[in-house]
This record gives sequence, C-alpha cells and structure tokens, in this order.
Amino acid sequence: MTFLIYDSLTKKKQQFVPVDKNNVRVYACGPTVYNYAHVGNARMSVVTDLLIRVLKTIYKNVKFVSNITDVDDKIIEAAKKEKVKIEDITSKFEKIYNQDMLELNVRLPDIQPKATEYIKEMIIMIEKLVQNQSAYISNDNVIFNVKKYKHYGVLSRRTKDEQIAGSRIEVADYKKNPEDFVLWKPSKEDEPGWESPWGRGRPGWHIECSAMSEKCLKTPFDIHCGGVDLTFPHHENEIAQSCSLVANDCEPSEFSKYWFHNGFVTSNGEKMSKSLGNIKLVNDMLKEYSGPVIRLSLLSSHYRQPLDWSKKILDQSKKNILRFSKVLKDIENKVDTNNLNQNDNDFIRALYDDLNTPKALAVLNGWFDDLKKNSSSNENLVFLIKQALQIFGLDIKRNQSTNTNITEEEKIMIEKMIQEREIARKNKDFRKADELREKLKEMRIFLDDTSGGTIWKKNES
RNA sequence: GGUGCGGUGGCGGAGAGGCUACGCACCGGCCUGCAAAGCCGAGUACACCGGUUCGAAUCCGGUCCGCACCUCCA
Repeated sequence: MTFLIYDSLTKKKQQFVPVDKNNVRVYACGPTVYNYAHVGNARMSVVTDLLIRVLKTIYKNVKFVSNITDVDDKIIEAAKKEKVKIEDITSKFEKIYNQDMLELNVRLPDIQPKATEYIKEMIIMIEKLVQNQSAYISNDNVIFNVKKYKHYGVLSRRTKDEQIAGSRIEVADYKKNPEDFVLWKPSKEDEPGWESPWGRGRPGWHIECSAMSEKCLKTPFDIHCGGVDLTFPHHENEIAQSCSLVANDCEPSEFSKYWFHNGFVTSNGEKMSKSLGNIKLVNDMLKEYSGPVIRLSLLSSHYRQPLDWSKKILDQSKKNILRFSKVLKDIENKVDTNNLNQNDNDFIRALYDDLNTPKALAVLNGWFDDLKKNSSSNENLVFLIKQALQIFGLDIKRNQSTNTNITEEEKIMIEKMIQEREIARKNKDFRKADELREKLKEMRIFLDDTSGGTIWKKNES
C-alpha cells in the first residue's frame, strides 16, 4: 500500500517515501502559549495527530516532534498586561493546551521541545549563518539576508519584487531587503534575554523551529506540518535558515522532504479575530460538546479545505457520534483490536489517499449499515469498525453521557415523576402522561420509553 | 497589485469524462397510546458563457463570485 501525501513544496500529491523507513520523522509547528487554544490550533493538532496515526499503520517507528513557543513578543505583552511573570503565562497555557488536546484525543508528541530550552542551539546556528555571510548585523540585530539564499520563495511561490507593490510591508530601515528577517534581537531590561555574541537578547520567531527540528530529528526529516498561514513567512524562512547552514543553493528538500499544510478555520464565514470577537476556544466548546464531537467536526471535511466552524457542524457531528455509539453499544467487547492490524480495506485506502477523511467516513457509515443488517454477527466487520475508529481517534465511549451533575434530591424527584407517569400510562390517562413528559423536558430531562421500561437522560448528547 | 485555494442538492461534504458517494435536515410509510430511537422509501446538484467529445459536474478557454496569505497568526 502506498501513502499519498499532498506536498505544498511541489504543489502535487506525492507518493510518500521516507528518508529512512525504520525511522520516520515528523515535525509540526506548535502553539505560542499565551492564550487558550482555539479551533484553528485544534484543527492543526487533530489533523497532524491523524497523520501520525495513519503513518503508524505503515511504519513501525514514527517520531513526532511538536514544539511549544514560550518566548515571543505576544507573551511578553500578555505578561505585562496581567502583571505576572512570563513563566506563569507560558506554563499555565502550555498545560491548558495539552489538556484541551487530550480531550480531543490528540496524543502528545514524542518530544515537545520548548524554545527557551534551545537557546544555545539557536545561537550556534546564528553564528554559523553570520560566519558564512547568510546573515548580517545591523542596529544590534542579527538579520538574515534573503538575497543570499538561492531558493528563497519556492514554498510560497513568491518572487521578492512582485509582492511589494500594494502590499502592507513596512520596511525597517536597518534591513538591506524588505523581506530580510530577524534572527536575534536585543532585549530591554524588563524583557527576557540571554547572553550572546551580540549582547543580551532573544531569538527571532523563525530560528527556533530550525534549531529544534535539527536537534530533535536531524535533517533532512520527512514531513513538516503547520497551518497554511505559516507557509509565508515562517516556513519560507525556516527553509532559508536551515538550508543556508549547508550551502547557499541547498535544495529545500534537504531540510524537510514533504510540507504538509492544513486549511484555515473560519467562524460563521468570517476570519477569527480578536477585533471581531469570534475566536472559538476549545476550552469553551468542551463545556457544550464532547471531545469526540469536536474531533469529528474537525475531520468532517478534507484537511486542506477551508473549514467554516458553526453550531450546525457540531450538532451534525453530535448526531453522528450518537448514532455510532448506539450501534457500538451492542458490540462492545466482541473483538480485541489491540494487536490486530489489517490495512487493506476501503477505509484505510481513503486515508492513504492524502487523508481523505470524508471518504473514509462514508466507508465507515456503510459498515455501520451492514453491521445493523447482519445483527452484529460479523466479527470481521466489528473488527474493521473498531480499528477505523481507533485510527480516526474517536473514542466514542467517552462520549456517553452520565447523569453525574444531578443531585440525589433531583434524582428522587425525577424518578417519582416517571413513576407517576407510568401509572398514568397504565390507566390510559395519556394527557397526564404527556404533561409529565413536557414538564421534565423543561428541566432538560428526556425520556425514552423502551421495552425494558422508561429511561431518562439529562441534556442528552 | 502579487500568490494560493475554492464555487456540487435545504445544509455539510467527497468524487472527477459515461455507473450521479456519504452525513444532517425535510417528506411519505412501518413501528409507538404519543414521542424518541430504529427500519423501509422518495426527492432535489454540480456558479455562468462558449468549446472539445457519441457523452462533461469532471477536460479546454473566458466571465463572475468567495476565502486565505503578502503584518502577528494554526
């Protein structure tokens, strides 16, 4: 089976051939931790998590590294505003980020390096770039000279000159070229800083990923992931830095072989932005929807397509998850999937075609239908479904609602009302029975008359 | 102005020269005291205009519209 992956460097679907099939290596640009994670962050994490799960069906050893950016101007700003220490902000939001992602069943990366722990590596890298004249010092900043790298612009398909007219680039006067970027900048007294050959300062944004990916994975590695918005300038600059360490004309693929970018999330058709106040936080959504529901929503369209986030998409996923869980209840412990691995089926074939999740979902739906028709007697089907859900990362059991936040008193009252309704039903006093159903509904208690008696659920999901 | 991605039924969303996915909603039927769930069934589609072809939603040319990036952003 071959895995096809769309490579944004060549702008084509490519057959995935690892650098070393015994050690497949993937890097993803992680979050800057100064705020709660939003749906956009979540999409990147979930999609990358799926990529890793799929790669693991083919390759035994897959090493996944995704960083935490814990030094950045936005963090400094946030700390100033809150009047707390930088570390208080970063450690708080790092924890929240990982917790939120865990709720979405995103596995932790094998290594989650923090930028501040790799300052030494960054300095060494910058020194080399200064030495080989890829970078220059100006106004106490170390700046990368974009003109020195032959392939600058290949990833984003931009030539330096054509985008300047009409763009919003403001050229800092200490730069030789407008798109030159900062590798190292001086820090003020009250800003975090490290001693360096250029005085006390801190790294620019891009160098951290070059340093951490090199250190944790060794270059060239296989896949570099991130949101589309990172293609320019972040990834373009990463390529320039990392490749310039080797040679001025070093091919971009000598850094990472494939580039994997997920599409943007909009909110009700609009870009999520602070000014519009429409940033959807994972943390908030988890109060209303379960992890699997959010995860399924994020995977319901192809990862490269734009995704418009709305209540509708969540409600739709919620129904689908509910439907799955109903069927699943009957087959609970039928087959142990732990040590099984069968990857020659339509579901996996869809995923091997550049992670076609909608198609894979369609296959899964078909299996659920078959299973219902064969009254859960087909062991192979049960196995396939369980494996598929595992690869998708949908832990549906976790979705099952429990009536936990209900007090004993409420419980007694509810059960009393249900009993009352039972009596009314037996006496064919259906008007009273319906009244009781309505009353409970107003309390968000939903009744379900089954052959085994009436069961109830609060705010059913 | 430059770059990239799109416009598919009421909605979400794959596909990609003939077999017209899939899900949600809606409608009809079965079931049910009524609901819910489940089951069975029906319907509606490929932005526009040309062209190529026996045949185009799918290829080619043009037009219109949307989104994102070019500044921090996943």
